Amino acid sequence: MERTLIRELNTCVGTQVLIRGWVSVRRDQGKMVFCDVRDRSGMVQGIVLPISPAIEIAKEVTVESAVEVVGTINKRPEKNITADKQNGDIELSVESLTILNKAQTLPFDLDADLNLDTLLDNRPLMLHTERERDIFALQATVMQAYRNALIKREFTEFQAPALVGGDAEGGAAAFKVSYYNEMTAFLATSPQFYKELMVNAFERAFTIAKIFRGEKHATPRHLSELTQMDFEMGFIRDYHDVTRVLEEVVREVVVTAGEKHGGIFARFDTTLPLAPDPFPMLTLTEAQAIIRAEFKREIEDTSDMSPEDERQICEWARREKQSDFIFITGYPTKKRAFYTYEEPGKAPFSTGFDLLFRGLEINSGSQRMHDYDEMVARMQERDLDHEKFSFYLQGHKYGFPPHGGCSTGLERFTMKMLDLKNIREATAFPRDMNRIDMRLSS
RNA sequence: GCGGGUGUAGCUCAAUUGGUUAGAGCACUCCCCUGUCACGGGAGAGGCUGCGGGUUCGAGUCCCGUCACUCGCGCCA
Repeated sequence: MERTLIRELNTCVGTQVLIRGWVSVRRDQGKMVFCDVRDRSGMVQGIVLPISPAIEIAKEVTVESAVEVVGTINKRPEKNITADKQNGDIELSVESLTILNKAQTLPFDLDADLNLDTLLDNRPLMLHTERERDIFALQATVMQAYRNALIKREFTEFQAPALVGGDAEGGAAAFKVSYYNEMTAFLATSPQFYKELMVNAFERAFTIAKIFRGEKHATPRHLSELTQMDFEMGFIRDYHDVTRVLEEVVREVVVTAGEKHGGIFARFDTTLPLAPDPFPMLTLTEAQAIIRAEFKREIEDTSDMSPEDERQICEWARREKQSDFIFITGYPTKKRAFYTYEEPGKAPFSTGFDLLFRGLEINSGSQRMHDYDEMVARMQERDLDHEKFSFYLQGHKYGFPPHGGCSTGLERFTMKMLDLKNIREATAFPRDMNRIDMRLSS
């Protein structure tokens, strides 16, 4: 007998079907047993009557066990129809119940309000819940929509290496790895250089890459291992060519998420993000002037946005511009990565920009330096030995067009889409200072 | 790395100015229940109060140390 998916059952009234799934709830009435079964497509109520051959098994099956059920689909008696549930007008009269894998007693109710630490310690079990499925189904859609939006614009996807010989951004945040012949390698903190180099092949390139940052911070928005959606494009006129593409891509992601997962947002007590055309864009100076005026407070650091600045300017953008997204530009060059191009005639300001989403920086980008001599001079200013970057500098030597790009943190994006309070909720198996699944080993 | 908060049953939380046998809901075990849908009703079991030290007649409660979690800052996606 062929398996029927639960979402198809409403077309099967009066016929015998076979389904496979997990037991979501069991309600033992003494003689008869109700048993909700769930598969990837939905949920249905099973009823096991005292005369059913399956009654003994129905009495012993546990919640979250994997089962195979054979039974007949019946219309429910009028008084037992529940309009607010999927398949609320039908039920499966169980004739045979096979336990494929009996679940042990759960350590807690799956619908309980858990502390984050407990949730993460029990992630393999928690993935049984609708909430977890919602989060990671949405995350899959974000990735897919991002990818599709770039492919449509003739970007070519490539794979960046995760093992690198040096720490790209020059910070102290890279994890060391022992390599062959006593060499030291690092886990990549960014695909940046490789992405730029691919511009010389494809003009437009992107990668969805795992990156690793060994900074010992414990915050709700940092991970030691994260996923970066990075694109880079050549022959740009200025960095606005980059922000324009990013904005379009983000808008397409939001629209796709709304089409595919419209119901999710209410379950997370939020709404589909407001992504108007165009996104508001302010310079750092303008943004901080607004914060001073609107929130009546002084700004300590005028060379960068503090987390409080980010939250408040986003609050303002939502209220005044009906947007959950806002670009901030005009950061001083000295605050940005060494390859950031300075805005012509506007020193000390750079072409760097950040995209903020619901109070958090989710994307950072800029136009990059493409001229060899200028790049070498910049490295000298920053006490970097350009000899050590000769592989990267082949791009500057051999035809880098004016180019720029940016990178979006997938987990941060997912987190803010659903208004989650901690980025680790938006990461299936997060890595942080103390969490690296030691319990996978014996 | 710095600063704040928290740590009590499997889970989520109570416990008066330090006071007698540390409680509840859910989960668990047993009993009852043919229309439930977070089913319901009855009974029961379950604790080195994170760990180590100190003050006190007496510590879940106060002090010191330590570990973990969590939030804020620095930094960043």
